[in-house]
Amino acid sequence: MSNSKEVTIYDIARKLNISIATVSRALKDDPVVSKKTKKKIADLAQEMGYRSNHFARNLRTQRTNTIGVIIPRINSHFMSSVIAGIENVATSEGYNLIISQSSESVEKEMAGANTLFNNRVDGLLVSLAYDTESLEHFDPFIKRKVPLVFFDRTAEQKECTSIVINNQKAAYEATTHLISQSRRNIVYITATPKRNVYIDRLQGYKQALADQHIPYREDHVIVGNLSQEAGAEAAARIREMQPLPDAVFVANDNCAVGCMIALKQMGIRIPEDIAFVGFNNDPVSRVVEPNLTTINYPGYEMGEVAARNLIDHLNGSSTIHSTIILRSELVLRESSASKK
Amino acid sequence: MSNSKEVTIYDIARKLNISIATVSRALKDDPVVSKKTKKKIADLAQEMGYRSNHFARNLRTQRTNTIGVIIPRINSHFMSSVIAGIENVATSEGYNLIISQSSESVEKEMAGANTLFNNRVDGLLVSLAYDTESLEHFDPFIKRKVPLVFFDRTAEQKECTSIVINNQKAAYEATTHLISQSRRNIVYITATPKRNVYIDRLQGYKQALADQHIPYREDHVIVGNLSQEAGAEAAARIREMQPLPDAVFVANDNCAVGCMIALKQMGIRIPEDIAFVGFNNDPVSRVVEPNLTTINYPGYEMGEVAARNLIDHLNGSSTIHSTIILRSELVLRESSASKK
DNA sequence: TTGTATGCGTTATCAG
DNA sequence: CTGATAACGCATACAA
Repeated sequence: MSNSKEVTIYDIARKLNISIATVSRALKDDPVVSKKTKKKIADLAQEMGYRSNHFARNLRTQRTNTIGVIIPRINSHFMSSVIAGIENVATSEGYNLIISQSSESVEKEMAGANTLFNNRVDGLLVSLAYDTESLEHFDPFIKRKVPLVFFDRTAEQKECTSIVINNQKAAYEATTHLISQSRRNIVYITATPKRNVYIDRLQGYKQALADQHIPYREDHVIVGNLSQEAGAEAAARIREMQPLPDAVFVANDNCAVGCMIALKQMGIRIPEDIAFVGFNNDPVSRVVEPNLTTINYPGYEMGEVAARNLIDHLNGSSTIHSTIILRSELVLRESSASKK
Repeated sequence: MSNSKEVTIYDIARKLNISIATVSRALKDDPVVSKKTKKKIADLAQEMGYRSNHFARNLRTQRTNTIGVIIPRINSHFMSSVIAGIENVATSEGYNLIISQSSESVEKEMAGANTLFNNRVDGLLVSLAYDTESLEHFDPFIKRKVPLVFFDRTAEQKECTSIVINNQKAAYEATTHLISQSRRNIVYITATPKRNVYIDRLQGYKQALADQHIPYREDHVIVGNLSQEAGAEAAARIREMQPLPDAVFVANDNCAVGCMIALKQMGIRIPEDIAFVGFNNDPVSRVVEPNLTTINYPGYEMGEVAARNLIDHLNGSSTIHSTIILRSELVLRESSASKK
C-alpha cells in the first residue's frame, strides 16, 4: 500500500497507456473525450485514490475558488449566523472560505485584507470595523477587479454591492411604535454614529420624533460600545434624568438587556415606567423579562444573499445591484406594552 | 500603470539584472544573501507591488499553510467563541482557516472532510457531529500523516490529540451541588448519550447520585436535542412527574432556559420548587430569571489551545499529548439556591 | 554570495 | 477524439 506518494494524472496516464492530456480532460468531464475512456479513467482514478492538486490547477488557471471574509467579530449571534449563511452557499457552490476577524480594529482589518489579497481570493465579503474610514486597503482588490461585497457595516464604494437592511426605516418604526404606546420621552442608546448602520438608525429615530412633533434632545442620545456593560452604565445615566424617560430604544439587544437588568435592579418597572425596544432579535431578547420588543435582523439570510451575490458576480451571471435591501421587521413583545 | 499583470520574481530579477534564485532567497529572508542586495530587492518588490504566489509556492513545497476546521454548527455562542480563538492563533501564526459546518449530519461531515482533504490542509481541527460513529472519513488524513486534533466532541483515535474539559467531573459537581442544596429528586436533560461529552456527563450525574446514596432512575433522564424547544417539551414531562422533581440539571444552557421559562409559565417557582443547573455559561444564563447556575466552559480558550497544539505539531515542536483537559468550573447563581 | 537548471501537477494550445 | 508540449511562479540541489 503506497500511501505516502500522491497519485497524479501522470500515474493514471501511464497505467492506461494514454496521454495526460486525455486524463486531464476526462477528469474535467470534457465532452470531447469518449464516454468509454472517461469511465476507464474515472474508475482508475477512484481506485488509485487520485485527488486533483488545487495548487497546480490554480497556478495554471489563476483562480482560487476561495472567498475571503472580513468581519468585526465572529462570536456574536448575528455575525455567526451570517457566517453560517455564507458557509452554506459557498460550500454548495464549491468555494472555500477564509475568515479574518478585525476585532473592530482598523489595523487588523488592513492586515486581514492584505493577507486575503496575498491569498488571491476570488472575491471578498466585508463588514467594516466601527471606525474604519478610509477604504484604501481595499484598493488592491478593486484594481485587480476582485469583486467586493459589503454587508451590514457598509460604505460607499463604486462598483461594489452592499447588502443591508433599511436601518433608518427600522429605527423609525421602532421609535414610532414607542410613541404610539404614549411614550414621548425616549432615550436612544447607540454606538458612535460613524458607520452607516448607526448613522441611519439615528436618522430614523430623529425622523420619527420630528414626525410626531416631539423635540429631539441631544442629551437623550447615549453613546457607548453597545456591550451589556455599556447598557448598565447607560442605565445609571437614565436613572439621573429629570424627568425619568418613559422609553428607551437601543441599537443592539445585548446592550438593551444589560440596561433593562440594571434598571430593574434599581426598582424601575419595565414596561410600566420605561418601555424598551432593542435591535437584532438576538436569542436573549426572548429570555429577558419582560421579553424584548426588537427589530428582526435576518443574519443567516444576509450571509446567504451576500455569498450568492458574490458568486453570481464571479460567474459573470450577475446584473450588478449597487445595493440590496433585506426585509426587517419590528417584533412586538412585552417590553414595549402600553403604560398601565 | 500596468495593473492587470502580476509581477513575479522574474520581473524583479530582470530589472535588477540578477537571477531569480537570488530574488527568491532574498524574499524569504535567507541569511545567505547579502544585506545590500536584500534591501535592493525588497525595495523594488515593494515598489512594483509584488506579492508572492502561494500556489506556485505550495506546489513546490507541498505545504498549504492552511488549517481545516470541521464543526457541527458555527452559530452557537460556544462554537463561535471557539472559532474566534482558533482564528486568533492561526492568523498570528500565518495560517489560514477553512471552515466547514456539518450541521450535525454525518454525511455533511464526510463531505467536508473530503473537501478539506482535497484542499490539502496542513492539519485539521474537528468537533464531531452528534451521531458520527465511524471515523473512517478521517483515514485519508491519518494515512497521509496530516495531524488531527479533536476538541469538545471527540472520539478515541490513535495518534490524535483531544482537547476537552472533564465532563464527568463537571456533571458530578453540578449534581453534587444540587444535592447539597437538599435536592434529591433530580432530573437530567441531555442529548443522546452517544458522544463523549454526553456519555461522560451522564456518568458524572450517576456517580454523584450513587455517592450520595440516591437511587438512579432512568425515567429521570430526558433525552432530546438540547434546543430551547426541547427544554419546553421536557418541562411538560417534568410537570407530570409524581412527585414533582426538586431539581433539574441540563447539559446545555439554552435548553435549560427553555425549560425554565416553560415551567415558570406553569406557575412553578425556581429555585423554590425546582432548582436548575445548566452547562456552558452561555450569555443567556445571566439573563434568564433567576440567573442560571452553570458550568463555565472556556470556548475561546479551547479554540486557542486546539490551534496552538496543532500548529506546534506542524512545526514538529510538540510533545504529543493524547488528551488536554481544560479547567471548567461551577458558577453559582440564583437558580440553584436552597429551598426556602 | 550568486547563478543554472529542474520539477512541482495542471491546463491549454496546437497538431494530428 | 487524442497526444505532445509549453507555460504557470516558485524553491532548491548543485555548480561556480
